[in-house]
Amino acid sequence: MQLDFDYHADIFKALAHPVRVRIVAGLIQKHECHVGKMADGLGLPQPQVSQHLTILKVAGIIEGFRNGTQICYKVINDDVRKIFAALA
Amino acid sequence: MQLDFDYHADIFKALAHPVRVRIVAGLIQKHECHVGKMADGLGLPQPQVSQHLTILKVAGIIEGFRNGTQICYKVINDDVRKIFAALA
DNA sequence: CATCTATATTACAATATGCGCATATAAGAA
DNA sequence: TTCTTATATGCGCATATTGTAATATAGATG
Repeated sequence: MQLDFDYHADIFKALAHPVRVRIVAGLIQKHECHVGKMADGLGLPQPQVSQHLTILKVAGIIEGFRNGTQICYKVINDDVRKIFAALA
Repeated sequence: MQLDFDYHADIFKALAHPVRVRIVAGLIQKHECHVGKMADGLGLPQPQVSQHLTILKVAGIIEGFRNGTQICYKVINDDVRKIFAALA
């Protein structure tokens, strides 16, 4: 087991919040989603969702693509996919 | 994918530190280890290791068993085993 | 250009975390 | 009991996270 401890600790830290777990689980299931829809689904104010998305983006877990007026986020990290697959 | 978001966020939070990732990875590999040996191996003061062990114990990831004068820790959480197996 | 609309950023207070250090406890040995 | 070893706990301080609210930006549309 040759883990990069710092890298993996950062991944875990990015996932260390229930809202971010829900966001990532949702994105894995639905493949992609824009911010407003997530905020609705989570019942949270949009700026709060944006902050969580920023944390996930900085950690290299998700990426956003503009689609017209809105921005679509996807999971782009295979380690995270593996983690969630292992827990499903 | 029916995750318990709070539970899993707590697991991730407990793993969200390089030292704790190293401890858990080591315990999975060697099956068990006592505190002094971990402190030596990690090159960290014993109280600091004890504090990390407490965090992992409270999260239900490890458990300690007294073995004469020392205390042996083991990973007791299958989700965490799955996570590390997925990343290996 | 002006103006929506969707998203991002900032500032602040409250709380939590991490580290170093001193000290306390628990169990075995003399 | 006293001593020793192994582990745990408490404290102080710096830093990080969180939630809320207000504001800013970037792109689309007219």
